Amino acid sequence: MCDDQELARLDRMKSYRTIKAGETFLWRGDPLVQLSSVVRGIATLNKTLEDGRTQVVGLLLPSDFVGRPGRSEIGFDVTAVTDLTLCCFDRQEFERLVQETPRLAQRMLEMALDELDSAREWMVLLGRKTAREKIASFLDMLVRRTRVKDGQLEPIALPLTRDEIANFLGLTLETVSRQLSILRKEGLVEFQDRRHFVVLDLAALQEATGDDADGGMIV
Amino acid sequence: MCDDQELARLDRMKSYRTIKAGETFLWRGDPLVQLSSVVRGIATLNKTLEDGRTQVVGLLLPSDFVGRPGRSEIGFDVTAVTDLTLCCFDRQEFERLVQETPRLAQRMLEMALDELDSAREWMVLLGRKTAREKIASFLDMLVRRTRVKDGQLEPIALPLTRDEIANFLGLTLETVSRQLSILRKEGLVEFQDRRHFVVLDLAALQEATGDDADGGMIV
DNA sequence: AGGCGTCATTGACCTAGATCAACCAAATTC
DNA sequence: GAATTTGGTTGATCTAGGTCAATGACGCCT
Repeated sequence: MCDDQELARLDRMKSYRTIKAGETFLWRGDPLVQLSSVVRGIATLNKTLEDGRTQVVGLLLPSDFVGRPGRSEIGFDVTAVTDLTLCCFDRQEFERLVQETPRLAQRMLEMALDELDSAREWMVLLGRKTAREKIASFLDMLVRRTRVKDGQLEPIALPLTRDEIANFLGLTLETVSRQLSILRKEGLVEFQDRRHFVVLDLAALQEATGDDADGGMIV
Repeated sequence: MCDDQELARLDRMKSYRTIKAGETFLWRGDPLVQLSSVVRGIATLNKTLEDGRTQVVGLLLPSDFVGRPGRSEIGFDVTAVTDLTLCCFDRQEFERLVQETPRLAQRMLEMALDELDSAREWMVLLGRKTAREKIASFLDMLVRRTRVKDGQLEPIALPLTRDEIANFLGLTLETVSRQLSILRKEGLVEFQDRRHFVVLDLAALQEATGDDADGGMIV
C-alpha cells in the first residue's frame, strides 16, 4: 500500500480471514473492531430498508478497503458474494498507524475520494437512467474493469446473480433478465454461459449507457 | 479547520469569491485550479446525461469543501443555488500544505468518508425508495440539519425550487409538488410560504421515510 | 395598476418497470 | 438417477410516477 517501513508494520499487524460465499459477515450497527482489505473474491456493501427492500451501495473487489478508520460502528452490511479472503487489521492499531504515517493518510484520502466519485456516478445511474441504460452501464463497467489485463474479446465474468445485479441497479431481477435478453437479441453481447459474456459491439454498448461520450464511469 | 499554524498558513493563501444565484461556476472537465470551501449560501454538484436529464449528486452547505485535492479535472458541474461566497485556495499550494501537515490530511479523510457515507445513504433513496419516501427523507434531512440550532417547531427553509428538489431526488417536479401536497393534507407538515415549512408530526414524517428506526441518514 | 416571467399546483392521460405466475435448466442431495 | 433446490427466462397484468397541458400565484418592471 505504501512504503517499506509502513508496509512492514502493516505486515506484523495483519491476519487473514476467509468467508464463504453468501455469508454476511459484517452487520450495520455492530462495533467495528477490524478493518480489512479484500485479497481474493468479491463482496457487496448493502443497506436494507425496514420492509426488506435492499440496495447494494458498493462493490468490493480485490484491493478494496473494508470499513472506515475513525468510526466505531459498522455503517453497512457486508456480504461475501463469492468465497472471500480478507487481510485484517485491528482498527485502533491501524488508526494509530495512520496518525503516525502521513503518507498512509494521504493514500487513504485518495482512495476515499475515488470511491466518492464513483458513488456519485452511481447516483446518476440510480436516479436518472432507464433499465436499459443501467444494464448497459453495468456491463460497460465490468468491461472497463477487466479490460486492463486482457486484450479485447475475452469472455467477461458476471460475478453476481440476476437478483444481486437488480439490487445493485435499483431494478427487479425480472427486468434485469429481460434487458439482458434484449441486448443479446440486438447483438450487442453474447452469453456463453449464464455467468460469462462477450461484448460483440462495444461502441453500441457504450452508446446505450446514456453517458456523455467523454465522461462516463470513473471506476 | 485545524490548528493555529496551519490555519495561519491557510489564511495567507485564501481569497474570497462570490457567485450569483443560478450561476454554474465550475464545469465538468475543466482544469481544477482552485479548491474552496463554502462560506455562505448553497450550491449543488450536478451531473447531466447527454440528453439533458440531470441528477444532483451533492448538496454543498456552508463549511463544505468544493473540489478534490489530487485531481486535475473537475468531476461534476457546480451550481450556486443561492448567492454564494467561497473561500478559495490555489490547488497546488493546498496540496503541498496537505502533504506537510498530516493533521489536515486526516481531517480531509474524515470529511471524505462522511460524504461517502451520505452518498451511500442517498443511493438507497434513489434506488429503492418511493416518491413519498423520498420527499419525507428529504424533509427529514432538512429538519436534522437545522435542528442543531433551534429548539423544535421553527419554520425550516426549503432552499431549492421544486425542480431542483426533483433533480436531487430522481423525480419530476410535478411528483415533488404532488407528494408535498399529500404530506400537507395528511397534516405531517404545513407551509407558510412556498419556501418555508413547519413539521407538525415528526414521528409520522420519520415513519414515512421508510428507513429503519435506528439507522437513518447519517448527514 | 397592468403585463410578464418564473415557480407551483392540479388534472388527465400513458408508459416503463414492478408484480404475479408459469415454466426451464443446471447443480446438489439422497 | 429421481427429487429437490437454486437461479433464470418469459408472459400477462397492474400501477407509480412520468408526460402533457391548463391554470394559479407571486414578484418585478415600467
